Amino acid sequence: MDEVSKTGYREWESELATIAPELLEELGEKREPEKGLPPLAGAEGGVTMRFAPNPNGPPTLGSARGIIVNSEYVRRYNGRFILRFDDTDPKTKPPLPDAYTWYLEDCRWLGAEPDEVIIASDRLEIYYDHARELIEKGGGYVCSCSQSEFKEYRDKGEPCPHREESTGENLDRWREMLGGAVEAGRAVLRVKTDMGHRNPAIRDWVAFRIVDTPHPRPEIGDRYRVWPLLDFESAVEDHLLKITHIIRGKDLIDSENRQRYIYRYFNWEYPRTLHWGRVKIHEFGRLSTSEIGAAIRRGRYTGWDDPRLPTIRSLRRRGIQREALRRFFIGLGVNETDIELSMENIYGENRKIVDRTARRYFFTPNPVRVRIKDAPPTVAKPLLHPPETRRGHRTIPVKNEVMISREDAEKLKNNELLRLKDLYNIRITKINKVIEAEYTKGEIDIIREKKCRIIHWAPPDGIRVEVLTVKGRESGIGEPGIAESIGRVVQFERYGFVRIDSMKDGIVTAYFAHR
RNA sequence: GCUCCGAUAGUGUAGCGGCCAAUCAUUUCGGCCUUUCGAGCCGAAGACUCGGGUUCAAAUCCCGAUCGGAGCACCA
Repeated sequence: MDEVSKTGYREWESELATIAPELLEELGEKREPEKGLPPLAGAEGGVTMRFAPNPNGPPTLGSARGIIVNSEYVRRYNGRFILRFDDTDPKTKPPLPDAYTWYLEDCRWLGAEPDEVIIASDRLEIYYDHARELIEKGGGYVCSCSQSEFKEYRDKGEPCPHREESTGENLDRWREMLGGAVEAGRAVLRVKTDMGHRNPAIRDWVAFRIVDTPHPRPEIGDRYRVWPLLDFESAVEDHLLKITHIIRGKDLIDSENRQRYIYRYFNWEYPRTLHWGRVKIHEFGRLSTSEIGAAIRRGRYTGWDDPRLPTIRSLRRRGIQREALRRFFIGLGVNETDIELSMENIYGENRKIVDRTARRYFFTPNPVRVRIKDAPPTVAKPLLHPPETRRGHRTIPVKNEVMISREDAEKLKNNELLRLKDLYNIRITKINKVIEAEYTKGEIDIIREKKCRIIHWAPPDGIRVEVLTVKGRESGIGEPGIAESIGRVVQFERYGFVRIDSMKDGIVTAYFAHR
């Protein structure tokens, strides 16, 4: 062995060839790179996963990651996907009744139809039963310390007086809590963990508290006033639903340590867990659902599908395809690093998908009129989809005036020769409020030769179009055919991809997707 | 402060002791093609946070530093 160590890799290799050729073969094997998500450890016995949001707003880009990655694993291993609403806080993060439906809609739209939908607020009795059982096992106690009192005990790592009470006493006090005799804030049910745990976050955490605020779901309302906290509810549900793998934000890592105490008391097996870091998107920053909700109420946004918001419904309205989101998030994988990324990545995926089918149209934002001398009346026939000529063309009748975008108009020079795309060549004769030009004979070859510009245009009697973008609203004139593409994602040539949303009073509204 | 994590091109991501003078995508820049500043094709640019150690061999293992993040709630 000493002899081998002194020599280099090459020698080492040839030496190996003489003593153990079968090992050398192993050395030469190429490792296959994994496409998409890495395999899930422990998936052999079947996979059940859940996505567990608090429905206090519609799903956002962040939720999409959870929905897509969880459901993708389930799909790959032929398992079960559960959508579970963790809606057990009627007070500080009150659920929004509409959001339950929104989650279901958006899951479906993303191609993640849940096999089962669970609503925690329907299952309080189950949690109460488990709480009682926990107390009976000596794993829980009713604590009437105030928050600050308990904080002192926790910081010192010492038990509070209630910790030592008998099981019978605790059961009585638990029944009192449930019975409504105790004021909100005067008692909680704690899980007995370890007051000396090195991580204070783990020490005797709260499992249930009393909340007087009614639950926003009308069918629940004020039926209950003792509510479990996430760690208790989630711990019990994950077991009951036979969840095998959990993927969640790394902010919940300590949660797992807390929940493991419950699993220990009940002798359950904890699911495998994976965590991901925080995602920050340049274009949107960090917006919490509750902040967005408040901004909508203030009128800062038009609603949850405002194109400036990172909600799934907004992206959908803008024409972002589910497949773009799926590819994107599957490519991101599951990683504990916090990431900061740009929407460009998603737009790039979307562009590839949408370009294959999007019809092309002319749209001139902030239009400026161009009067063309000696222009013969004609009909322009640009292709509907240039890569596929057999899809036919649009027809745009033109007299002797067109509109061009202000951006193009500002770049014009006197006497400039240019081409109106798919129409004819013109020469600029006068730049004014109305631009004057003259019709010039000659085809595209002249333009190419002289490297002149080709710009798009719209007929003055075209259709009025309002485009809603992330930055604001832009209005202009588009070719009439746009009205035939309502609901479709199209490309406004030299402008970008938009989804034609609707038409009202002869005005088309489009949502801007990306360039 | 205490308890945990993490660090690969501008942005993401693969790799997890010899196939790595490091993958793929996006980005940026050239060129071709095209009656779009779109798409496509070709080419180029660009990274293992730093310092020690272990080893014949380190992006990969260990220790430390730096930077970043999460938790320490009767929120999820």
